[in-house]
Amino acid sequence: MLHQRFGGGQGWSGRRGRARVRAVVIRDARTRILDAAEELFAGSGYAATQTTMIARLAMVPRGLIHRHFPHKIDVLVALVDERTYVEEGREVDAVPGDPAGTLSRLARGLPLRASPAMRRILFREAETHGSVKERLGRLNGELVRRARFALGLALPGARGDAARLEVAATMFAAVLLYQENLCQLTGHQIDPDAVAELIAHSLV
Amino acid sequence: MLHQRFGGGQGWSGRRGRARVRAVVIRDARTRILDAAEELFAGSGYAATQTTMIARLAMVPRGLIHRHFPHKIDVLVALVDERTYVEEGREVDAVPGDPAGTLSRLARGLPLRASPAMRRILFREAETHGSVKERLGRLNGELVRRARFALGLALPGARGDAARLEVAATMFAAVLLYQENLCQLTGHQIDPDAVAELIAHSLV
Amino acid sequence: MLHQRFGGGQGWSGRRGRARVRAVVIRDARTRILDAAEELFAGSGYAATQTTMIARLAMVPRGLIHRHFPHKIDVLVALVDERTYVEEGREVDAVPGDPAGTLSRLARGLPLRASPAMRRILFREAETHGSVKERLGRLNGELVRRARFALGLALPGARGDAARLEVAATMFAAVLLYQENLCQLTGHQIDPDAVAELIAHSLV
Amino acid sequence: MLHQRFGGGQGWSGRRGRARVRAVVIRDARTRILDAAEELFAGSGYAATQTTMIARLAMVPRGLIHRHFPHKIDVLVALVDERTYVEEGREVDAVPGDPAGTLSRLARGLPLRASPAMRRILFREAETHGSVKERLGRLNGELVRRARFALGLALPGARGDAARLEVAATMFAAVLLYQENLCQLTGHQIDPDAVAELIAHSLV
DNA sequence: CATGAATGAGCTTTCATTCAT
DNA sequence: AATGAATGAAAGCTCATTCAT
Repeated sequence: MLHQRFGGGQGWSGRRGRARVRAVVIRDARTRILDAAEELFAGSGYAATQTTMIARLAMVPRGLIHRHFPHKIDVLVALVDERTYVEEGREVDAVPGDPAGTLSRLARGLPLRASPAMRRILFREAETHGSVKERLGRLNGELVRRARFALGLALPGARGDAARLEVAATMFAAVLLYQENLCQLTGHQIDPDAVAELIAHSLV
Repeated sequence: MLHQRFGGGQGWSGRRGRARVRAVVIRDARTRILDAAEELFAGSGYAATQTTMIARLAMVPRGLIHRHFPHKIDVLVALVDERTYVEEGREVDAVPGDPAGTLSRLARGLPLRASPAMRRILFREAETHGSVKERLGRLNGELVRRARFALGLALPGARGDAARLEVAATMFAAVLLYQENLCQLTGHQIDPDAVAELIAHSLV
Repeated sequence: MLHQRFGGGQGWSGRRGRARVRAVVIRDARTRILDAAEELFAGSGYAATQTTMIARLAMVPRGLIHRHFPHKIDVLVALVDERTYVEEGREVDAVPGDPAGTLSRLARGLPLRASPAMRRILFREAETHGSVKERLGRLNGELVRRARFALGLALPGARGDAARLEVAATMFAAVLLYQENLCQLTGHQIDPDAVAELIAHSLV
Repeated sequence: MLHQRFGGGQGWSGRRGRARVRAVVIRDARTRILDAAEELFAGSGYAATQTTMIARLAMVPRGLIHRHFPHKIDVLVALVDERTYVEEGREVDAVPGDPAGTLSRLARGLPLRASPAMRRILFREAETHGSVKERLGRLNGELVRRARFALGLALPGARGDAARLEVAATMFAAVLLYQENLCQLTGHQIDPDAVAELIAHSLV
C-alpha cells in the first residue's frame, strides 16, 4: 500500500543525531499505526475495529497507540487530517471544445489526495465524527465546483443550459467519489475516462 | 417514517377475535423495534448502535428485543430481509425512441423497495454481514440489467455502442442507489429524472 | 422412565366427576414437569438446566411450571421430597451365618426409594439446597445403620471387631449410594451382589 | 490451601531482576484466580459460581479474569489441566503376601495429585466439560489398573478368582476417589488404610 | 519513550419470574 | 387454570484507557 501523505505534522524535520534516529523510529511506529488503521477502518468500519487489531497489524504494542493518539477517535481524525487533502485553489486545465478531455484530465488530476481506502473511510464514517463529514463535504463541493467550471470553459457555446450542466457536474463528482465504494460493494468497475466521455457527450 | 413492508411473515391473516388483538400487539412491538433499528443503524451505523438505544427509541424493554431477535445481528438481517426487496422479474416499460422517458419510468418504478434509511444501511453495512452484501449485489445487478435492457429497447438504432451503453447503465444504477447517501453526506440533491434525461441524451 | 413415587401430596384422591378429570390433567402436567426436571437435573445439573428446557421436555407451557412451582428451587425440593424416600423403620432381613446373603438382600431391599437419576441429583445438588443435603445425610445414615445392624445379626460371633464392621458398613453404604455416579462417570459397572459378597467375606 | 502444580506454563524460569518481580505479580493474580475458583467451584458448583464471585474472592478486578481466561469454562479447564495430575507410569510397590500393606501404600501414593477440592470438582463437573470427564476417566482407569496389578502381585496364590479381584480393585478405586465427596456430603470419614485392610482381607 | 498487565464501564445476552389475556 | 409475551436483574464478556515498571 502506498499512500500520498502531506505534512506529517510532527515537525521532526530539523532534528539531528540521536534525536533524529529516535524520531525516525517514532515516526515509523506512528505511520504503521495509521497504515493499519486505514486498512482496518476501510475494511470493517471504525466502530468494529478494535485498537488491539490496529496494534497487531501495525506490529506495535497496544500502549503505543494511546501514546500517539490519546483516544481512539484521534486515530480517525489524524487519518482524515493527514491522509485526505482537498486542493482548493488549483487551476482547471480546460480546453474549449473538448469537454470530454477536460473532464478526463480533471478526473486524473483530482483535487483529492486520498487512497481508495481513505475514500471509503470518508463515506463510511461521515456520521462518526464532525471532522470527517466536514472534509467530505468540502471535497465534494470542490469537485462539483471544478467540474462546473471546467465544463463552462470547455463548452463556450453553452449548449447545455445551466441546470443540465449542474446535474452533469454533480454526477461526475458523485461517480468519482463513490468509485471505490461501488467497485468494492457491487463488483462493477467504473472507468473515470468513460464517465467523462459520456457526460461530455450528453452536453454537446 | 413510513415503510413499505412485504409480508410481515407472522401469518396472522386467518386469526380472529382475541387472538387477533394479541397478534397486533406483538406485531407492534416487533415493528417498533425494527423501526427504531432502521433509524439508528442508518444514522450511526450498526456497530455503534447499542441494543439499549434501540429499546429506548422503540419504547420496549431491552429483553423484548432478544425475544424477537436472539442476537443483535438478527435485527439487521431481519431489516434487510423484510424491508428491502428486489423485484427481479418485472417488465421494463420501454418506449422506443424515448430513452429519457424510459429511464425516468425505470427510476420511478425502481425494482427496489426500500426506504431511504434502508438504502443507507445497505451500503454502510455491506461488509458487516453476508446477507446485506448479497442483497446489495443482487440489487445493483438487477438495476444494471434492467437499465441495459431498457436502453436497448429505447434506442433501437443502437447509436451508442455497447461499451458506452454499459457505462450508462452502470452509472444510472450507481446514481440511483447512492442517491440517498449522496444527499445526506454531501447535501447535493440528485433528481432521478434529470439523471435519466442526461444519460439518455448522451446516447443519442 | 418409570419412577416409584410415594405420596403425591396433592390429595386429589377423593375428588369426583369433572373436578377429578381436571385434577388428572393437572397432575399429569405436574408429573411431566417433575419427570423432565429429574432427567435434566441429573444430566446437566440444577443450575445449568433452564426452566425453558424443562417446559419443552415436559411439553407444557412455560408459565405452567411457575404455577405449580413458584420458584425454580421448588422443583428441586419437590423432587427430593416426593421422589426420594428413606424407610427408616424397616426390618432388616438378616440371616445369622450368612452375611453375604444378608447384605445382598439389604442391597435389593434398599430402604432408599429413588431412581438412579434421583440419586445422582442428590449427590450433585447436595450443596445447592439444605433439604437436599439433609435428605442425603439421612439416607446415608440409615443405610449405614442398617448395614451395621444386619452384619451384627449375621455375624453373631463378632469375628470382625467393631471398627472393621463399621468400615464395612460405611463402604457398603457408600458403594450402593454412589453406584450410579460411578457407573455414569467412570463407565465401571458395580454389581451390588458382588460387593455384598466381598464385604461379607472380609469379615468372616 | 496448598496446591501442587505442574508446569505453570508461563516460562518465566530464566528471567531475572525486575522482569522476575513482574512475573511474580502476574503469577500471583492468576494463581489467586485459580485458588478462588477452586474453592468456589468445589463449594457451589461451576454453573452457580459467578465470575464476579471469583474476582471478589481473588481480590482482582473482573476484567483480569477474562484477560487470563477468555471464557469462564477456561478457568475450569485450567484448573483440571494444572491442578490434577494422573501419574500413569508409576511403579506399584507391591509386597507378595501383604495385600493390605500393598493397598495401603497404593492409597497413600495415589497416582492422583489433586487437592480435596479439585477431587470434588472433578466429580461434580464431569458432565460440564469434556476435558474434566476425560481426566476423571483416566484417573479411575489408572487407579483400577494399579489396584488390580498390585493385588495380583501381593496375592501370588490367586486365592480370589479374577472376578472377585476385579470387584475389589473397582471398589478400592471408587472409595478412594469418592472419599472427599463422602466425607463432605455424609459426614462419614473413611480411612484409606482401613479400606485397604478390609479389601485385602476379603481376598485372602 | 516503551510496554503490556491492569482496570472497569458498558455492552450483549440469558433467563427466572410476572402478568395480561 | 392456562398461556406465552413481557420484563429487567444479573450474567459473561469486550475493549478503550490507564499506569506501574
